[in-house]
Amino acid sequence: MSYALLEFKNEIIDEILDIVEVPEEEIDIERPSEERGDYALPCYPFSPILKKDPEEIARELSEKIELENGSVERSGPYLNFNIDEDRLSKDTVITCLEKEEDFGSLHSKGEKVIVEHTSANPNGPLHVGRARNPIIGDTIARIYEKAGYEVERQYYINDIGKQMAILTWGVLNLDEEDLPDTERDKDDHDLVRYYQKASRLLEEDEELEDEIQEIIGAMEAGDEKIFTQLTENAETVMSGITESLERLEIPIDSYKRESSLIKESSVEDVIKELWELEDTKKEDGAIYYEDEDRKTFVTRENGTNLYPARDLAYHVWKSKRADRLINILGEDHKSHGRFLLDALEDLNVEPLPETVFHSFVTFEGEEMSTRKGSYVTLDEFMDTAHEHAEEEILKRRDDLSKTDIEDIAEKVGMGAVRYNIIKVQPEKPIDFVWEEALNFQGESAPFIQYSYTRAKSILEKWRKKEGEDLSKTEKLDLESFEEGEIRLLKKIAELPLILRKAADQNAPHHPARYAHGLAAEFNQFYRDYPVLHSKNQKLERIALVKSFKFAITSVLETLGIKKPKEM
RNA sequence: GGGCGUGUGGCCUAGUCUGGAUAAGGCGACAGCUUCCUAAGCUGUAAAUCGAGGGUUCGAAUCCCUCUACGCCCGCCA
Repeated sequence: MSYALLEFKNEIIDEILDIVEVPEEEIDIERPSEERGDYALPCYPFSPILKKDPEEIARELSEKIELENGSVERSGPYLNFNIDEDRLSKDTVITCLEKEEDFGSLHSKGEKVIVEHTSANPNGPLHVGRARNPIIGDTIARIYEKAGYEVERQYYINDIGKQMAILTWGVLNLDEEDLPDTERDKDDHDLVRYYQKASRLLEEDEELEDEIQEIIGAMEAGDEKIFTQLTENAETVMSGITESLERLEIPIDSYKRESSLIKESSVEDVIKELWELEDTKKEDGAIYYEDEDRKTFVTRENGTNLYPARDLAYHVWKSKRADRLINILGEDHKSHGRFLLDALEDLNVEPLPETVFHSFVTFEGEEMSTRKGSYVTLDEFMDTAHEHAEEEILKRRDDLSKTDIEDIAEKVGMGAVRYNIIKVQPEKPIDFVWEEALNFQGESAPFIQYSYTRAKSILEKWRKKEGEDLSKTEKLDLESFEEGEIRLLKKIAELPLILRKAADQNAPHHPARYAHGLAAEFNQFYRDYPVLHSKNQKLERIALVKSFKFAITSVLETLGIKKPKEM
């Protein structure tokens, strides 16, 4: 069973190609506003090709097109297509019941994609600003899974380099007594105090710079003790970071340590290869790559290597392990991204990475910075969201056990955190405001989760009463749904289109927006069409509610938002 | 100064890549809806010269140019 809307579109394109001689890429079938139809086609673009009036073309097409799955209507120079609603209804319900929460998934591409995200310096806890990266990355990973790819989520651990040297200097030289109390009993919150204090000292005392450089030099020279200390600190902070990510349902499949690239000497190798290129030059012993009169240094004067070199080596390594590479980076890495692309292309590396850049998150108008300690941590955001969810539950329910409340509050709270970040397209800046982030109405995860629990509740009541699940769809009349029901079915049927668009554009906000629309559509159905009290349509509506439940489950999975059992 | 990105009702955003027929949603405001499957819901009203100006086009929020506000980058940091 396949997807009705996708099939219909293909049918329209095939028909048009049969009638007029236009290149396929000129056939731009769009989704118009609802009143006009399911698909529309302006005929203007054909006018210069066929040397005819667009209205004339539309007329000709509308007369000759023969559609099996729907109808066409001409409106001036436009063609509006309407899918056969009975057919759409039946196909959609049957496909949903068959594919269950897999509904919306596309055919396997047989390709592997590595999604690299977060890769934050392990020098402290994630703050809300940095949390945008894993949330975007993980959602894109989930989108690619639905779009038929094999996906590996990778975290690149910057466990060496200056920031880590600063942290390590702090751990080696500072007394815990001189540090402020830790905000929470968690490894990343514990160690960030050393990093922050060391950073402050470094700003005041230039001689410290030499000590830090010494640490870097020793590490690259193979000093086991320093190396161990550095990577151990990274490891410690990482355990705190991954703990936070796990709470948000963000798993990491594999880690690549920056330090391992040094050990495997692949950094050295890539610098050698780079040196062969025309655009690679030397200045005072330091090697740089030049593109469009911009220099990117890959080694220091003293011979130690720099982040661009290591990142190059990392991408060479990655490129051998996947068919596509997706990177999620903050907008401050844009010029680095361009360097990376140019240099990798020059080195004939394939595949080249596709990068999603995201703008920063400010906190009530102010910049967030780990170094300065001015931020709302992700942990704090999650805790507050959980507490807020708990309050909201207590406002409406007094019949739930403590464990149930805990469980629901966690799912609602974490859903709210993810949705709040993902609903905005990555390139747009976000200003984090508590009041908005904790709004659980309208465009929010709880709104979507609520519609899910409504559907679930209906299905459970029905099962309890009838003692059986819906089994024989053949006996159902799936071709006589009413207007509001069809609207819901059309919305459900849209899911595969949305997932395809999201994957094509690396745009994780699309499924987020869609989820809200789907939930809203169900809420209207819920108001207008009694299910359990229906006289003649009960089984059909049960099937429809069930279809919705699978579709919304599929989107929630894509967004990494859990389903509370009730709300 | 140069490069990149963003600017859409009071507020937050979708639509911009791939130009198309009355600019879509949420928050807030106002007016309503609970003898009936959970009101974290639903209905309705008011509110937008799509940052400004010019251009291309049969047609521009969408493409091009200029300007403007804001953010990011312009390190032998990452």
